[in-house]
Amino acid sequence: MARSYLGNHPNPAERWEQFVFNPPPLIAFDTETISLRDRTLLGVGASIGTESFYVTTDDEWFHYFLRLLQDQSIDKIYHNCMFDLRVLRKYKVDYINIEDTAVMCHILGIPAVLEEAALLHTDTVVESAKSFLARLGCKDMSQAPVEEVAHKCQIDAEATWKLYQALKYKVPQGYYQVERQIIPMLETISQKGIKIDQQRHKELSEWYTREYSYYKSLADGMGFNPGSTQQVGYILARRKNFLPLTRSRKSISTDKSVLKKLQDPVAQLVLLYRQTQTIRSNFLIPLNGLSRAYTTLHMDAITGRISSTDAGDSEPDRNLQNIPRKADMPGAPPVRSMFVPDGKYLTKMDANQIELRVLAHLSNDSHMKSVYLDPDGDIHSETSRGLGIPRDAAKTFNFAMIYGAEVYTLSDRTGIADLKQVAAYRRLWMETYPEAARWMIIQQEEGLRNGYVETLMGRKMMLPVELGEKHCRNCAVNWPVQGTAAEIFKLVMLECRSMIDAIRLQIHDELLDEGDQELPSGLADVSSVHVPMQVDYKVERWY
DNA sequence: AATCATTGCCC
DNA sequence: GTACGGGCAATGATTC
Repeated sequence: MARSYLGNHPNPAERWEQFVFNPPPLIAFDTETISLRDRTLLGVGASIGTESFYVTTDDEWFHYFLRLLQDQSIDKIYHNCMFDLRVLRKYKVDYINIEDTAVMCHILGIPAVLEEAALLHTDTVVESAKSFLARLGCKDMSQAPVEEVAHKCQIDAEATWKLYQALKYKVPQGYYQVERQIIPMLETISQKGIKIDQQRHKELSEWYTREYSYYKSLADGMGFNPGSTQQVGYILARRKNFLPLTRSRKSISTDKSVLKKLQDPVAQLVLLYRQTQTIRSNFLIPLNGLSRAYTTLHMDAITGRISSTDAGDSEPDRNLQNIPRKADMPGAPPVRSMFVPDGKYLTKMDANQIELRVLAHLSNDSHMKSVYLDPDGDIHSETSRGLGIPRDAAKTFNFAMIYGAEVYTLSDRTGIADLKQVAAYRRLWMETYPEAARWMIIQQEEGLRNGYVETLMGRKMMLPVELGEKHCRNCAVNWPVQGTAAEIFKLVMLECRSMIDAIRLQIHDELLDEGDQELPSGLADVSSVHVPMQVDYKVERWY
């Protein structure tokens, strides 16, 4: 049991009373847990910059702190709130009126680690948890002396408060408000989860396990572990297959694109083994016996996309943004088919060709824009006609271009082997969409000169110079496109706030909703980029 | 036990 | 001679 005060007031006991019974309207909070894995809450710190408080969970004053955390009228600052909100979930704290300094850092393109951000933008020196534990010779926070933990927590909360003050006038307000309002939506979706059809899960498990066991037994019989890239490389090489080296040149490359090209049945066996193993270990075993699947959504990607992850604590939780979209083994049941509505139906919506629409807008390419003027406009078909290649190849081409792909990659992805021919197509693409091509070049040059690029709403993204010029050039083109698409989709999500309890999944440009949803009108024009929504109603399973 | 390297799923 | 952008996670190999 402990309570601590850090500040200049002569009477801490009195200050404590004032603070909890007559709280200020803006408070920074920080939670301390045993470790990242064991998120048992030890205590909570609060700060208003000049003064900081800390209370352990077993202290009688803890519930007064909870009241502050639950109070919607108090504006609560966290640094990376998704962590704290998850820790505090069982206490039903408020997650509407939240500020997040880590989110601010990401918008501004500055380091978002508290130690670094506090050092650069406030006069507070913050110690990382790792060095704190090393200094005290403890293996986790529960071993550390409570005064030390209290002090660290108070300093962290203080740094958060000061960081907020330092950044609030620097951050583009409109953008920050969008991000800020997205936070409660992410928390709601994370808490709600999506229903799993256990019967279907069982069928999938049986199917994939049967296949998996078969391929494994064949490999066992041949005396190698198909899960070991080293052994696969060795055995295939011994069977006189030619295999390239991996990028690091440390081992033999045996990835899918390499194995696919081989005639050797052993290569095909490895592919089948991997497919079944991947699905089992990523999507079936972790969801075994669960009636719902949960994830934790975050907003810490460079471009502003939302990411989905396993929070890493004891709760069953996983990435729900990488579920296989279709089964590519003959006769295999699709993984998505086990995700079902709570009621009868799901509603699926996705932002139609959002990234290419964004490219058209950012580059002001007249040809691209004219395609999208038509409500049924399809840029891939247009490219297909323009270059005289199949639509599939054109689609690959269009996407690869916004990733900065060069001739060799384009050839690999489109399956057009003739490099001279692909180079000609590439030039033709740039002639077909001349302003887009020019925009890409300007992005690269300006990005390299400035060291950063920006999205439409003003998110600043520092280019990773340490990864080399070529990589930076690609990022300079792709990041504004991806980032702008992400912020437009956030605006779409905000428009859908009224149906927040129905939203089950967000997969970048797609929402999966519970029930027969009547979508808000005007979704296509929440930003200056016109992006029509494509909606599927009355969906009984995700697949 | 922790970290690196490889692989593979999503948009 | 040649990197296609952003994510997360599992597994085996290597290092400590």
